[in-house]
Amino acid sequence: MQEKYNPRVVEQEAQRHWETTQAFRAVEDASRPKYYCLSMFPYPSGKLHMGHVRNYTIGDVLTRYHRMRGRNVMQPMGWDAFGLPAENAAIANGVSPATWTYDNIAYMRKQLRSLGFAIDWDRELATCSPEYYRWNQWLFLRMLERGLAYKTTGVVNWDPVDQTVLANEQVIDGRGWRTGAMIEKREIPMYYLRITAYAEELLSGLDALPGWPERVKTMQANWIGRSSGVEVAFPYADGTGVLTVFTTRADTLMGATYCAVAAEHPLAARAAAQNPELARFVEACRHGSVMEADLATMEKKGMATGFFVVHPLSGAKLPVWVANYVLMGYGEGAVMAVPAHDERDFEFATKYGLPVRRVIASQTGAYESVAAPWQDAYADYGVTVDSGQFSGLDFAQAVDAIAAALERKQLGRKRVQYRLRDWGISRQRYWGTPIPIVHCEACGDVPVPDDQLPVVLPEDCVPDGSGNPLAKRADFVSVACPRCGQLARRETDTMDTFVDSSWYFLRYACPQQSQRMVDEAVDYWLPVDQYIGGIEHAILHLLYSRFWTRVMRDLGLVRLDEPFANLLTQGMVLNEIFFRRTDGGRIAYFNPADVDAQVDDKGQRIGAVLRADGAAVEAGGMGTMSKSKNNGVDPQALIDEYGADTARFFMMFTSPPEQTLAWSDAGVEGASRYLKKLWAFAREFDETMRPLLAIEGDRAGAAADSALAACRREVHLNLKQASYDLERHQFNTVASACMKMLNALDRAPRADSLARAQLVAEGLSILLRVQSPITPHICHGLWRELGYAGDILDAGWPAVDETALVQDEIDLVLQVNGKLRGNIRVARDADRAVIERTALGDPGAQRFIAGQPIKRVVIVPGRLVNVVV
RNA sequence: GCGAAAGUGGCGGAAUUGGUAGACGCACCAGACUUAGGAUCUGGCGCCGCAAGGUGUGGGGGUUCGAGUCCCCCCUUUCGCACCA
Repeated sequence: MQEKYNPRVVEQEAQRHWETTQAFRAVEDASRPKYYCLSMFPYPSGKLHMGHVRNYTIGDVLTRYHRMRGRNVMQPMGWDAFGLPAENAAIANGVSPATWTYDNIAYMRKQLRSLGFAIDWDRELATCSPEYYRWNQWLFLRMLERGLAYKTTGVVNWDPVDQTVLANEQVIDGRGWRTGAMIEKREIPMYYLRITAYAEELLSGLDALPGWPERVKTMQANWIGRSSGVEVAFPYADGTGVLTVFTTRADTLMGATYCAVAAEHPLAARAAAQNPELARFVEACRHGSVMEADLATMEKKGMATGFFVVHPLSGAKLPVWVANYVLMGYGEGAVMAVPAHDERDFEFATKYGLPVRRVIASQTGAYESVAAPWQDAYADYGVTVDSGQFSGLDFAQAVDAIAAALERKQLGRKRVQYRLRDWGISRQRYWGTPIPIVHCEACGDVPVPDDQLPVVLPEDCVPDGSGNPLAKRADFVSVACPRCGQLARRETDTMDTFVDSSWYFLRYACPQQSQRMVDEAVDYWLPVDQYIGGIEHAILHLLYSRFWTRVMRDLGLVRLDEPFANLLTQGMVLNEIFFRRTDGGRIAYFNPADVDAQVDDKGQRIGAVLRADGAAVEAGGMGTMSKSKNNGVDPQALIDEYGADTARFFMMFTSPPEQTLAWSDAGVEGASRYLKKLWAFAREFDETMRPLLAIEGDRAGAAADSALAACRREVHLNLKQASYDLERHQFNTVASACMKMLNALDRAPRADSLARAQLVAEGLSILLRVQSPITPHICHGLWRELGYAGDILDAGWPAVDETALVQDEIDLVLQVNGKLRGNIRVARDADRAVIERTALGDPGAQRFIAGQPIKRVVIVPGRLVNVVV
């Protein structure tokens, strides 16, 4: 056995062993319960970052733990390999996105392997391979056939200089990121997926996900945004049509004093045609900021259209205004305005002198006919007043009565409205799944027949930032129409990369399947038992995946509703931020690795200096590791210096998985120190105690010695705690339980007895197994070195020996009036009378009882005694 | 503004059902060994206090023999949504 712990040697040996034994190959086995553990697959950006290390370590701990528990585990890995950064890299470096991507994958795969994850690499997939994305195309065509995919126009950011469409993140302050040109909004044809058809199911399905964080479910529910209300038609006063609005407050209909439409509403356009001033206003609204956060604080502006509508119930003539606070994208793009009971309408009406009519009172009889002007809108629910035949009703009654009255006149009905929009998947980009459509002069938009799939993306393009590279490729664009054979033009848009990630977890069940999108293996492996990823995917990726799975279900491809049974959202990795303000008012950031902290003799931070010049820097607190703050730590440097096990141990020990993790060099040192200590202890056992085991001995030895029994109890207590904590995903205390076990074994009486050797042999076998999910390499190595039987992977999870936990005598906490006054030692089975007598006789207690009458003695068995005086 | 989560030593964080608050680790202090140590080992370490003791889980109240944990009010922070009709 090596004298010193050498992670490099230990880790290479373990990894080689796992590879030669194909230790992590997952094979369907109906006789065993399966455990499918999945961490969100990485985008191959170049190299791993700390977030990856944390993400995959969490998944690996769970995978290895459940394997030891006897589950048939599967942990796959793949690459979310399409996307914009590959094109940006191509523009910057002149290499093709394909080359860049495949190079990155090769490097990151090596990094992942060096971390020793129990991954079945036979199942690896990359979404940019035709074998994968052909099924994106295939399913898209199925959706098209069923009306779940459709084409309509959508608005995009257009860079007039580069003649290209930009993603939102490429638009900075309204200008193109490369050209600095003012971005225009353009309407172009795009394909959409009808996720709204599943809105209700995606919402109600959340109730069937007890293993998801409440926070994520709430975010999804808000995103879907179901609201039930009433659709109300306001006939035009000139009889040429109706203005339809949606309201959740139909009870306030009698208080409507005007209607307002969005600038993009057809009625606004119609009015603007005859009114140049209005046309200018509408145009100004269009050019205004589209940032939603800006909209919320924007001043309310509007202009009368000159149009009037008729109130559907009262018959009153109401003016129609164009207002910037009405969104075209929600409901009908038009609202009925009730200034008395809606804050936005109130603000608008007050500004433009529109009438306010109050029709809701807080409760029956409380309403007073207070004369205008009112100071505020009353937006709460209440009782209808001054509403003619609808007066005196509560909210539900009023909505029912008004909806019924509208329905009789055929001017309205109850309806459910969702905030969720259909999913636009067209991207005017090169590095993505080609949309399998051919545009033919004669036949129109023709789907590519299944037997011509996949539509292969040429991999040798090098985008230069202008236009769409695919459109410049005659060999890609020019194609015979599948229907009539005439020369036609292939669609050059590609799919949103969220399509790729919406079903990769299904494909892992059968990555080699070349005939079908998925096969029966899905029935075995799915749903994913544990999904792990960042909270940033709480909405889009997870919602799209739930939608896509249901579409596949309805096509008969899979038999499940929800793809992810349990979800763990890991916290972000933070590091300190240090900076200096330069003369120009700029801020220069310094990497924490180059900064020394200064502390006082209590260990409190009093300042920080840059090592290079010894001068002070300002501390900016903790923030997520990022390039802009210059506070990133490269995991590779960590692995190279300390090894994968130290990195893994630190990550698990420092914070519970869902919380943010604060990076700390000292913390890494601590983890490393512990592993060294473990190695040294094991070596000492190997050399001095293990030889004793060869001698036939009395197994009861450890139990007979009370100090050794206490030590053994400590080990089993910590085993119990660690098992409990693994089930609830609190890995930091699992790591600390391991440290406590080592401390306990280390403190066991030093006599070189057989009994002690037996105790340590058992203790180490438990410790190594408990710790092996976290630090698999060192545990594998020590397991072998110490001569335990077989592969630790197959050793099984240790069982708690309940008899080891039993004590003959127990310590009880002694309280007087609820305050700690000492401890008493009593027999395990002492009855109340004995405990009470012992407690009252305790000198520590007597000092505080001091002759006062005893009111009561509370005894909590096995825990404490509280004497109340 | 709405919604959710969280506030515990100098720091990361423990405390399973109300039952010894601060486990484990980091930092810090003292000591040992050492040519040296940023190695290793031993001890200490919430705050006030020489001590006895007091006090302490964001603040205030309550329930209880007993509250970090349960109830009410308030404050702060983080995250999400944000003119959604």
